[in-house]
Amino acid sequence: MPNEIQTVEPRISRGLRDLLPDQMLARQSMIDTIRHVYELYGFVPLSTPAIEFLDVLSGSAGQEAQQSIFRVSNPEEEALGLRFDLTVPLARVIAQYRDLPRPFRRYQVSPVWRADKPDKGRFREFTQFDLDSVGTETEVADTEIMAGMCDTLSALDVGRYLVRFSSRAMLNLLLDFSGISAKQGVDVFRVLDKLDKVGLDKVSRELMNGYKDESGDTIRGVGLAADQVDRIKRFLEIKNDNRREVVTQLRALFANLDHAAAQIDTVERISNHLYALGYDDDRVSLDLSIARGLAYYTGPVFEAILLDAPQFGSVFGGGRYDDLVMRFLGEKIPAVGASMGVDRLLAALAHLGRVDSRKATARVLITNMDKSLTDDYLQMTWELRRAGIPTEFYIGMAKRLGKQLEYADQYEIPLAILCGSNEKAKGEVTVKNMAAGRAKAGALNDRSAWLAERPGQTTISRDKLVDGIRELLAEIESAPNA
RNA sequence: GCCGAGGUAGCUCAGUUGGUUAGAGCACCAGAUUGUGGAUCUGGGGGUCGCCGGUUCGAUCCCGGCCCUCGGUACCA
Repeated sequence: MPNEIQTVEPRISRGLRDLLPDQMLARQSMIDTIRHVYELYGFVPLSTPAIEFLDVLSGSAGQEAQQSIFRVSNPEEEALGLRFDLTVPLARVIAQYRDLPRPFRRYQVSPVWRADKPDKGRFREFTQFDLDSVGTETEVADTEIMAGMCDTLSALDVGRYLVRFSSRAMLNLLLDFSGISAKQGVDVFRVLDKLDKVGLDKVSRELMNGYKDESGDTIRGVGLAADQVDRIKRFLEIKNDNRREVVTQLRALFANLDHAAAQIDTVERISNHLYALGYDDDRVSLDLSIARGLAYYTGPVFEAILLDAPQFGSVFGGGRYDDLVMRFLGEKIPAVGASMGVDRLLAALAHLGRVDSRKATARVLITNMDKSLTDDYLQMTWELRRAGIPTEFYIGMAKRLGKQLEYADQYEIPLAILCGSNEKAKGEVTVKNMAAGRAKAGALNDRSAWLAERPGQTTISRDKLVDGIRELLAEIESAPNA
């Protein structure tokens, strides 16, 4: 006998995972909700290959970014890699298809890959949902992206949330104000991005000489002088629930800087558009501590957090990146967009109990009680399907009815149809409400009594199959907890 | 990357002061029940005891190296 067969251990590489049907159903329903919002906004879908040329991917990224690109080989031995975000491929598409009408407003939901060390909630393959407007400088585009983030989070019923925004222009003014070079600025932004996590004290020490943390690790400092850090602190101290107030304080702080007024005007216009549309201070705040680590942002930057699940961090982030397409075209094409971490948001939704947890798509299982009645079963199955009721006919090997009902139970299919020679003779079918039986089963220890009761079982006329099933399903769906 | 803990069945873990045949619960399969699903009982399948080497008459156990996992920390375009 086949004891000697060489088997392969079923496994997947680290940082990757399977999404089983119940997870996929929850994810798809979330994505459908989001897609609905963006299509309402008039965004169009885009798909690009997982694999891109390495030079297409890596030009915009820093060197540590290049390390986390998954390399891919092909028979031609070209230098290829898996995309690590959806923004770079978008820039490539814009540069490659010159006749695409602009502004090009697209959404894309796709997996991306990063060869980082996996961690809790961090995978090497994960899905992003991006939306971007390419080819327009107007701050209405920025406004629209932020409003879209709000509407998405509202539609997902995540509870209270906050979209925080700032602008790279404000941070650049801060560099001028503090006498920091643009080169050092990149490090400064990276450190400021940690403000939420580690606090002002550690951030200011890291901006100066660095320190040793609890684990004995050395945090290298950026090397700023004390008065420079002082000026950064004055900037960060501008905190207010009211966006108008933040703008006023910004104007005061940067009163002596050239071009400051025009830059602040842009931020103010976005804020005012949002006020006008009803996106008030309770869910959109002008928060100057938002830096976003990403180097390619050039204007407004924004991110969203869930106030009822803050431990999940930023679930949605983005900004304006006017120079990204330039690498491909040599021509400046302004763009603004946001990217949502599908997995992170889904985890947060699960934490908040806001995901619908279904295991099956079928609402009805037709059991196979009598092989000679197969054609009747198929007839019923397609009758229900053609009426739009998701229906499954039991095609497994188990002959015992108990096994078939157990199958319905395992997949949480709410209704099972039983039709043997008895029912057929009477022109009826027996329908079991699986949840009703399940509720009774918990209380009963005596199997025979439970069997005799036949809980949740009703009879409907074969002629009225579709109507009868519709009625029962409507009952189940309106029940408080089915 | 750094610090710490760990790796025994599909999952969660027990165990062996080094000794013949390595266990439990859950899950899975079959039956009690050939037309009734989360209960109960009976039986069953499933293990390179992470990998390689060393010590030993003998190693899942002791020693060394490696790999991997988990917690903390750093990084994260």
